[in-house]
Amino acid sequence: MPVTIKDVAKLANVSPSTVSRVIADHPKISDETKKKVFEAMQKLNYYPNAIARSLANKSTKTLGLILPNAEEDLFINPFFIQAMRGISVYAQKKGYYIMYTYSNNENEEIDFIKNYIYSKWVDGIILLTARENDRCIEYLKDNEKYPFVVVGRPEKSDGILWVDNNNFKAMYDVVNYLINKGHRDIAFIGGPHTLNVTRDRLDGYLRALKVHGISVDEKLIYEQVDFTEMKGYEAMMEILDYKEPSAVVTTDDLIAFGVLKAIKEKAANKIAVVGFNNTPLAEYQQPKLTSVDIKAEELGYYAAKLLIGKLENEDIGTNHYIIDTELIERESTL
Amino acid sequence: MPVTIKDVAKLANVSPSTVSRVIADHPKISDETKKKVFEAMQKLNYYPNAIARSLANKSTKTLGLILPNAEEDLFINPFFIQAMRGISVYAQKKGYYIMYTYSNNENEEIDFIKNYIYSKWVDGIILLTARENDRCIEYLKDNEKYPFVVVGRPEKSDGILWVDNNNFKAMYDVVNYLINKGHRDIAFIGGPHTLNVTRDRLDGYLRALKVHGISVDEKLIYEQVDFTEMKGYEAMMEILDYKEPSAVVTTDDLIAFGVLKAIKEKAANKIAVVGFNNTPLAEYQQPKLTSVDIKAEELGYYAAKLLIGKLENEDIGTNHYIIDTELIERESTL
DNA sequence: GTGAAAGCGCTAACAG
DNA sequence: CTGTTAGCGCTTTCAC
Repeated sequence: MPVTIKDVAKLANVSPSTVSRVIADHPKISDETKKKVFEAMQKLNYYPNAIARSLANKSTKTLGLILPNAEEDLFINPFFIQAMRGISVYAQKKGYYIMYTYSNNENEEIDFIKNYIYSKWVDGIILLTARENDRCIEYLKDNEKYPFVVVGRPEKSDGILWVDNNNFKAMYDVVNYLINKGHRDIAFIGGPHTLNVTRDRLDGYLRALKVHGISVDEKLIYEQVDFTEMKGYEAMMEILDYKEPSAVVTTDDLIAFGVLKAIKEKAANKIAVVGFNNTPLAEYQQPKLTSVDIKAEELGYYAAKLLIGKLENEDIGTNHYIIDTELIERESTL
Repeated sequence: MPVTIKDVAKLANVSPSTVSRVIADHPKISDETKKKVFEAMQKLNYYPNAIARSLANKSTKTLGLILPNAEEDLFINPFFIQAMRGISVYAQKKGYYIMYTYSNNENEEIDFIKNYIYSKWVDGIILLTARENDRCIEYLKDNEKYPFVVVGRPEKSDGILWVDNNNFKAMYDVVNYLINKGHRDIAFIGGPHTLNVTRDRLDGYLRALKVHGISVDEKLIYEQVDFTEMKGYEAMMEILDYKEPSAVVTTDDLIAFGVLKAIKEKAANKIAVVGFNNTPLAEYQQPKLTSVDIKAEELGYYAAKLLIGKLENEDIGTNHYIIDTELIERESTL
């Protein structure tokens, strides 16, 4: 028999609503009664029933997370667990709870989203992956007009909350860094062109070359269909058949691993390589791989901040946050 | 204005209680009314309000997960994300939701547990780490008598639900495998002796030697305070100062990485090395590291199964599951 | 088989 | 500032 607000009210000699107001930290309540109530709560070891509050408030203070199941690098790339931690840190700070669910595909994701929304479990949703033409985003935006935030800038970002790195700048800086080290023949190997991140990073690459007056060699640019070691390897092998660049930038560590492998097999000279995401594996490559840390935990943290801000009607004055990346220099660019 | 059970009732020309019974799949309800109700639900696009159900049922069909924040290898070792996926898979199957929270230390963990329990958010709790003398386990067992399950066998396991690998057997098999390959001087480097897993694995090691009539050399046995590359390196360096074993077994990949490093620096002959946990990094070592896959996803899956079984009063007839490990052979033992 | 009514524990007008 | 009252949406006795 758990203790309820009524028990507290009785002991403190006030009405249930007064207790309720104390819980909610309502402004106009005398310090005296506040104290009385707190004492009663203490004595009875009272905890508010969150479910009952949620029902009355029509708000659960809970965020729903949708995790992709299919991602190849779910386990290799600690992105998700890091982002989840960042989300948790901010949510805790604001007294929010988090639910998560894995989905196997886009359809399932939509089902889960529907379920979260219609069953009233969550107040808002965090999407941890921005696919191209993401049906979930579309669904949430158009059909439901439900509060949500996307990690990764969506194609059409107007009216949508999102957080992302500045992928243009991140790659621009990388290439700039290489150029300053004297590199001129710099190859680019990225993921599918359909992804925002690939395009942004490619643009950063192109811009850096342009700024330094280095002409672009299309044969040094590859956009693969997957972020896999194999694809990186294949692209690099083709590049090496054409010519030996002095440096290679990639949009994912896995691609970079493949590049390193190809270089070991085939290249005569030392070629600088830069990865992306700074996965734990980067440090274990030979040579240790220089990589761009995308700060997944911060991405999660600010995603939660954006969403909770919206839920609480704070006027944050922005619909997105840009998280700075950090280049982690290792042997592969020395 | 969301659609409620009343709206459905009105449209179907029945009472709310009838609709409720249909939702709960109550036995004595005529097929005819059932159909009527379903149609009405369809037409109105009705979804039951989970919060209201939870309040009335005094059950949320939600499991609470406590994740440690401090674990060094939280990001390197995909254990947690894999276990979380396993939990999610089973929970989804049974219509359960999952909440998670990160804690920074044992005290915080207890606070979070209390919060989950008292606020009535969750029906049961999953602990993803079994520390020695775990206060959370104690608390849950003694103070709360709350349904929970532990991943990792607790010290006193009576009356507690848990899942774990058979660590004794896993290590026994590893050592046996090495002996069958002709190894005789086999070193053991483990984590702290206070942990169940270390002791179990050590026992497996000792037993295998004994069965084959190989005498134990205490100087080849190390139990380090941490599962870190550094500790593995240090232990291996000391071992090599003493003598060159022909093989080394460890209780964690990170330790094994340190061992490989020490061997590279110092050993004259090839020494076989086996890791534990089969982290993604294992495949990227030089040589590629043979390691024991502990099947984290299955651990999570069965943890959820055990807990949900208890919540639904199914008599599973056991308070634990033992998950088989799998030796992943790679270059380091060839 | 089905309906009426009370209640799960809390909140929020509305009064005072 | 505080109490009264009527819900939030669903479940569940208890009748019929």
